[in-house]
Amino acid sequence: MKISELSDRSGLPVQTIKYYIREGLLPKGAATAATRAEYAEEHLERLRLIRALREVGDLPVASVKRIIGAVDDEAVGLHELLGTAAYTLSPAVEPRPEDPDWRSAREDVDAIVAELGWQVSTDAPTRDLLAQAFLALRRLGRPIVWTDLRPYIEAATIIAEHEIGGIPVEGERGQAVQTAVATNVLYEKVLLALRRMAQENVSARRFGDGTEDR
Amino acid sequence: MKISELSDRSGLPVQTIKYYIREGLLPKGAATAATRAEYAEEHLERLRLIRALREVGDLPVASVKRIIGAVDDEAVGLHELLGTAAYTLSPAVEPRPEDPDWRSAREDVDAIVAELGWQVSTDAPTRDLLAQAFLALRRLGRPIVWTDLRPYIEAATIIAEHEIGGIPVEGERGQAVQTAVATNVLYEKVLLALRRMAQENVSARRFGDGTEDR
DNA sequence: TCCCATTAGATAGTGACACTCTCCAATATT
DNA sequence: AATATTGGAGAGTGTCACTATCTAATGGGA
Repeated sequence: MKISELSDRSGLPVQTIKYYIREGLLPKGAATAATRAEYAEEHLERLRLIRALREVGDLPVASVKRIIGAVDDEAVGLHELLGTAAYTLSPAVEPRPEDPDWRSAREDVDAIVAELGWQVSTDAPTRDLLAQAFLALRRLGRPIVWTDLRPYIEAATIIAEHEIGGIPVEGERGQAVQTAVATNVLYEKVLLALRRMAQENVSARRFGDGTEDR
Repeated sequence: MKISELSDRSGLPVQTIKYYIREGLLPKGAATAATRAEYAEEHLERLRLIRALREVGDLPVASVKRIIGAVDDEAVGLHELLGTAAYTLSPAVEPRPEDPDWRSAREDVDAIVAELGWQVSTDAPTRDLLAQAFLALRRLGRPIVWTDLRPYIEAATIIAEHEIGGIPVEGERGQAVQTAVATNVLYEKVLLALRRMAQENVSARRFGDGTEDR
């Protein structure tokens, strides 16, 4: 199909498609002449993935590029792919080992991971992410305690078991891998939306007078 | 304290503090002369809140302002405050009722909420947020089903019960309200980090060979 | 008391980001 | 042959969150 057709079918401006090609998010079409190229169904599929990650996942273009690179790399297995995604998805938190407060928060994280017996890489950015949240909570006078943390750990475990368990071990790479990453990102948003809804629900029952519709 | 002292203690440049004052995130200091103002401990506290929401919560300045406005408004009760926060936190998703796919996704959301019997406002932005994710999943050929959704609902319920249950009903406003919102935002990040860690853990156990450290 | 650092307040500038626009030459279509 | 479309490249745009500069007015130490 022509680029204008790709544009129509994807709902994206031609300019944006060209931009994605320039940035390496989307492969070029097969050139049929100096000023003509043919786009396939895969291009449309890829655009859908890009838009899902951009609009719903709110990922920067650079992150989308990294993830797509891992998806396209046939040598990358599912486990590594999920790792790449997790690493890429974590907003870069630069650790500051010189700050004693930071170190303390990071040590709390490490202690918790050890306590749980979780197999999480020592240099996983998620550890820093968690440490950053711990540090902020402490600064606000709300240091974390086990009691507060337990429900989150429980919830995270429930979800992760289901998510990883749902990934087919056998079968071909490709479509499966592509959606594995996308669903990972998308279901994160599902979880957040559901948490907020559940909060509103519980809050309405506890504090509301039952009549308000906001 | 002087602004330079506030800057030192908060770790923020004087220019940034001035910027926050201009934007209405931080009240001015008490003017003692045309070119002098006195800042109190509250200013420092407020800066900590702003930084927590900005750096950890990754909220735009405008959102921080809205939340702070609700926190400062004595007339706003806890339930409404949480509502304001939830509304403000949801990235604006503009619904497109003319798009049949969108309508279908939104109807799925409404059906699920009704099925669960949750008290969630009809025009809550979380509904649109969820619909957006559903739509993207469908487009990627992965329409949501109850089986997939249940663990997330379960997890969201566990967390919300704990979170709302932990809010003191009695007691004075003020500090309590301020941290209620902050912890809501911060624990969202805690949850996300824990989910990723749990994923890495389960993935490592399932796919890893046990020797790898990444 | 004199002088230099500091401050409030306002305006302008910066760098990152994700597009979006404009052009040109080379086709394709009619 | 006339008109529209395309690939490719570079420049421009708007938003955001600061950051820099400037001016006039103190403040506080020598």
